[in-house]
Amino acid sequence: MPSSPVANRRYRGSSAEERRAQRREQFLEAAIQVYGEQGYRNATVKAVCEAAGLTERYFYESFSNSEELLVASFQAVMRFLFGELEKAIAEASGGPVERARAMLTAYYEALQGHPQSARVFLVEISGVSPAVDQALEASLREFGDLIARTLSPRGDGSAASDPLLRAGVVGGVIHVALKWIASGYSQPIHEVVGAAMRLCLVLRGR
Amino acid sequence: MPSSPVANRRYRGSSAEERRAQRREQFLEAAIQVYGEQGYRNATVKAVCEAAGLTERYFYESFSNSEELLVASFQAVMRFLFGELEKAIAEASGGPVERARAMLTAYYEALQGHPQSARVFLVEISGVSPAVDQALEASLREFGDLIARTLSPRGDGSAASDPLLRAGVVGGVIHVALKWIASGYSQPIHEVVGAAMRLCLVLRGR
DNA sequence: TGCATCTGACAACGGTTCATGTCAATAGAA
DNA sequence: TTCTATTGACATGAACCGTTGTCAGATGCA
Repeated sequence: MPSSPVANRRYRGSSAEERRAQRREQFLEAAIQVYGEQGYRNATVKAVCEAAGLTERYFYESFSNSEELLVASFQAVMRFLFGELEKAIAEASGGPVERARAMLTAYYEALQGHPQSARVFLVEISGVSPAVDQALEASLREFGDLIARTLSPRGDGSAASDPLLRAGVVGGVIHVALKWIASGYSQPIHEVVGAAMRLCLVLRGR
Repeated sequence: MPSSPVANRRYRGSSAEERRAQRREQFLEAAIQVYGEQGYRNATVKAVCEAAGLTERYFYESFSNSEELLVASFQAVMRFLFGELEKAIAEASGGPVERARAMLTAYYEALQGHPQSARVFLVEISGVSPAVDQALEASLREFGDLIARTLSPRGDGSAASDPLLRAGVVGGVIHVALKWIASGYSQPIHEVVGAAMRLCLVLRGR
């Protein structure tokens, strides 16, 4: 029984796990870029690997299949996006309406920076698979809850407990974004936020 | 030069063009059904042909490729849907609000009858191809115009000329439907219409 | 330096789908 | 009845993609 040679040795300054994690990140970034450029259904594993500067062998080291990468990159995008929203809310001064306005401004600014990603991750991925749909629905619900919570005077979700109406408001906010993007950002962002606010304020009516 | 034998002869009581048109209709119906059951991206040409009771040879007689069938069936669905809406508006009594309510009721009733088709043709087809996206955007705009026109006192589109807001309202109405469908129609339809109405009435505000 | 590990380029396999082609059987006209 | 247009079942070819496998060369350790 020979003393096993050094497995898991460092390579280019990183441990095996660090390298693995690094490659996974490369795939996530590449996926977001490639999906944005070509759409998910036209994006191939090979294209993602090329964009990541890695080969298929490493792809299947980090993801068991193509769909798993889609879900992972979707969740990464949403984590980033919600982080921006929470930050904007926390930094905003004023009442619920002003905080909601700050949140929407952050939302549309984030989308402005990544127009193609917006399309892909907001609508195109719908129907790819049950797992993807589930992730999408969860993030839509989370967005709706965030809007309702922000608009509630006491910060709970008391504004508009009707989930149907919340879903409608979220859909409205998203379609405002899609229309804006499709028009080539022809309106100034404060007008976009204004239109979205009018939709969101429905949650306080009645 | 022989006198050419009878080309374009009748067959089972129909002329060549009638048979062709009939087969095309069969494909459209089959496509709507199959897309609804499996989603467009999982639906194969073969499956559509089987559902239509025809073979691939006739598929390529009526459509030059799979995407062309998608666009054609999408437009057939939308033509039917808008027809229902116009009918409901025309038959409704009362002012703009009552007519809008009648229209939305017709909308959700139509979707209730075809839940899978609704998903496919409202969101899933997004991003399939530029031509499909264009058809989808056109129908969204048409829907927004119809809502705005119905809600305008004089029947013109004077209510909310902001296209951004119109797009938002349409997105809201659609997402209300998607949420409703996903919940298994757990709310009575008048509540669904009520939620959608609150969104639509944003067009009259300000 | 010698050797095992790690990496990257690429081949190969299996499966699927679109699109076209073949051909015998059927229906209609003369 | 006989011949031809039409139909339907099926075969075929080409292309693409996901996934796994191969292998030489680069890198780090002793």
